[in-house]
Amino acid sequence: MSSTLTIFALMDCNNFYASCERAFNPGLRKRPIVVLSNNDGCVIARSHEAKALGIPMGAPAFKFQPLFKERGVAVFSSNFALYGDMSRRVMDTAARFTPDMEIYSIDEAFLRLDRMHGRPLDLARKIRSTILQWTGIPVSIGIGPTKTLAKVANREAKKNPEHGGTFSLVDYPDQDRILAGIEIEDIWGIGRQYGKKLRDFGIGNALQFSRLDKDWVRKRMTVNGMHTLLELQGVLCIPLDQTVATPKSIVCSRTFAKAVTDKDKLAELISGYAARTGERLRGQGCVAGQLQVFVLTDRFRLDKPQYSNAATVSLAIPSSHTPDLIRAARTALEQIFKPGFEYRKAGVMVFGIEKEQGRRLRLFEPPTQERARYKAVMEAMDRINARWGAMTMRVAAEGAEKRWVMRQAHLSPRYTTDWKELPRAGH
DNA sequence: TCTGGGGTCCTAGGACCC
DNA sequence: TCTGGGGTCCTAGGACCC
Repeated sequence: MSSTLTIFALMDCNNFYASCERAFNPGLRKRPIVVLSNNDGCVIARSHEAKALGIPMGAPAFKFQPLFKERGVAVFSSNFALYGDMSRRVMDTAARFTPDMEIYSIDEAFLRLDRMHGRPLDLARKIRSTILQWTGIPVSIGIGPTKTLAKVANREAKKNPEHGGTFSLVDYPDQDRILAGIEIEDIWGIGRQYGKKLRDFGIGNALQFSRLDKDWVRKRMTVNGMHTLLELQGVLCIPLDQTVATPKSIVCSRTFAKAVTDKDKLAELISGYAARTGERLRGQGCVAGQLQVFVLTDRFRLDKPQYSNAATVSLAIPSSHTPDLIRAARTALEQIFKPGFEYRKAGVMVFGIEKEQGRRLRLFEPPTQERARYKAVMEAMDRINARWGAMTMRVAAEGAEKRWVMRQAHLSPRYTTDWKELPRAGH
């Protein structure tokens, strides 16, 4: 008999970005695949076969170029339009099985199964096979009485293929054995730093951690660490969160393919990032109160002069209007730009975000009519960009050059989001 | 030549106030 | 002039996640 009140499932997509590329290209089955970051800089996703070749996560692409060639690794630039769309399909499919779902990241969701009919493990198997059939994306599902234990179960499901992609810790006879097989830094909520610290105390796996004293853990790892501990003991501390919160901050930043020294060029790039944050704010129906600009030189080139700085400006009125954001960004850049440095990365961050609807009006706001006209212009721009591809329409300050700072040598087509690039059936 | 991008939360300590 | 207690707000830094 189990006294479990809650049953969580953690569903995540196996090697998600690599699986997305493979889903539209059956010729890639069994072939090693890697997906590269912006600028094709480093490896951010690997198929099972690529992992087996010893290609680590975050590996600089240039170092592994020879191996890619020698072993016939299929290399892709990241294609977030495709991954975002595939994510939505996977989540929509999962959502058919339970109303209690929290989308946790682009490739992960927590589901509560205790209000559903049938054995949780049977349900998980059904979810898994349906997603595979409908989207072509393989997922793994772990089941446990808390989110943290569902994560543990998910790891077990992945580790041993004989589980067939699903595993349940609920009513499992030997939970200790499973916990003992989880390295300390593989526990959800324990990263490299705490992992090292705990190992210094002789705590090397989840079973040992789960037996620690609650106050001892709290003192050294804050209340979060204590929650992780309790959750491993089966005590629910981290509930399913289905609220759609407005984000606290939105960032758009890039590392450049080649260094930028020119202030005007930098201002153009920054303006583009400000415009992107504006689009995302409007997509959320939000406005931001403050905007920060940051610039950095190449942190790997210690032989060159280093400089990094950030400046924050308050917007006169919380806004999502691109020209407002660009103006603020240019003001902030003025405050921190220093000539003579080779800039390698820059970004724009907005915060003080609130819903536009129901926002408390400030003194000295421009007349509603004028605001409405601004808004109409932005909406038209967003519609055009949604239809014809991002960046089709831009404000002049963003510059005319086409994404010259981005290197994307291995981009796959936008199969699902652009009708011109739909895969052809048959030949 | 070549090393990503985008988030959240917690705590300690200082400033300031009564 | 010095001392004490208690509270709030803000920021920087550090940890984590995908």
